[in-house]
Amino acid sequence: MSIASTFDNYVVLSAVRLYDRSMSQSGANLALLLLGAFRSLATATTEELAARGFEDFRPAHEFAMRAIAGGADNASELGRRLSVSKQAAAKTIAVLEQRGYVGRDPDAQDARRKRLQLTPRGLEVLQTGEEILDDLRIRWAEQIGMDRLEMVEAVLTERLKALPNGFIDPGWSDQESNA
Amino acid sequence: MSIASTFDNYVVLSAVRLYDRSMSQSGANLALLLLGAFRSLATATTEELAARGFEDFRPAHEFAMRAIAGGADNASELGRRLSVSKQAAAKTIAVLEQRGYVGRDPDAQDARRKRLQLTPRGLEVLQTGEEILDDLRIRWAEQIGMDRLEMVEAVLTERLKALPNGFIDPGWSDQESNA
DNA sequence: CAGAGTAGACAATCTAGTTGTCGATCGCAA
DNA sequence: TTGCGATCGACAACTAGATTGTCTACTCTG
Repeated sequence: MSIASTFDNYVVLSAVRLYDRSMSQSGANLALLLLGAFRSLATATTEELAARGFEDFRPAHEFAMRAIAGGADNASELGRRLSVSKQAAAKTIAVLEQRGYVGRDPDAQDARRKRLQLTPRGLEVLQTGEEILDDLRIRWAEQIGMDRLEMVEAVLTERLKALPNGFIDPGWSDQESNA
Repeated sequence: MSIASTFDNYVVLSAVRLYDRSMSQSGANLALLLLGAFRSLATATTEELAARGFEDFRPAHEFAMRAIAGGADNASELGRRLSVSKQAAAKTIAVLEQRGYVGRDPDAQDARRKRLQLTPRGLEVLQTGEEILDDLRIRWAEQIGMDRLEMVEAVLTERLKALPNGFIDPGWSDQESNA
């Protein structure tokens, strides 16, 4: 799922409120907690990025940029890594390019491709976003304790690793359903 | 933000892969883990509901139905509970009504309102969804241990409770700028 | 009883996705 | 060498789930 789109649209509901209603034992509550926690990070990061001058940078962009920085240097590959269609990836790239975060040059080796690379501003926003997220994590740790935070991370990592190859593996979306 | 829309669009990226790349200490990884975990629950639930005959029932609907069952008996109130605009809530209601999950009758006390109530089928889908989510939670517990799962829930609950606005701590960016 | 506020309808727009199609290009195999 | 299948990116039409703004009908309060 592309991380971006629905980022800001996710209903966080009031996980806390549900919890107080003695629903802590329910699977629904667990889902709400996870979503609320994620959203709190995503929203805070997006707002803080905006405050630091990156006005139009949305969570989806963050993930796309991260994938590009991680080596996805063309639209099709980006789509695969984000588990979205290459068309969706191309749209995201178009926005990022227009806003000055990535550049696109013809590929000398393969005339079909256009090679993506981060602009200086793209690098800057990525680093800033990382900083903000790291700060947020530290704030979590200050409140709940670093040991417990690390346990949460360990548990979630363990759990995600156990999922049938599909959720966490970027290649899970049927490779190029429409090539 | 409505829970629904972007549900299935969220890029899960590869939280695990990032973790393996020794990013476990990063805030970005934490966000990815939370999102991935949520999404695994949401997707599995939606798929299982579809398999049990509720084909067109999306995660957003689940949250809306839950809120309606919890007492949101008109569109404006539903919007407030879901933290979306009343227009968005009204659209969701229209879908739910059309698919037979909720009914709408004029309110005898207030002629502006239309009172929402769950249909038998609506109740059924809600109960089924709850069942599925509870099962998924039990499976988590089987894998990672109930004690650790409960700790994760406690930590997230604690963290979310600390967010005054629902999930955004207004103070955090101020402290940032001072630091 | 006037005015402020709320409920819901309607419309236009936005974002982030989807599928399907297409021409250009690449790469492999006969 | 050709020639066919797969891939890349572009374009178009569509969907879902949100947004803001405007409007009328109605309720509540002073």
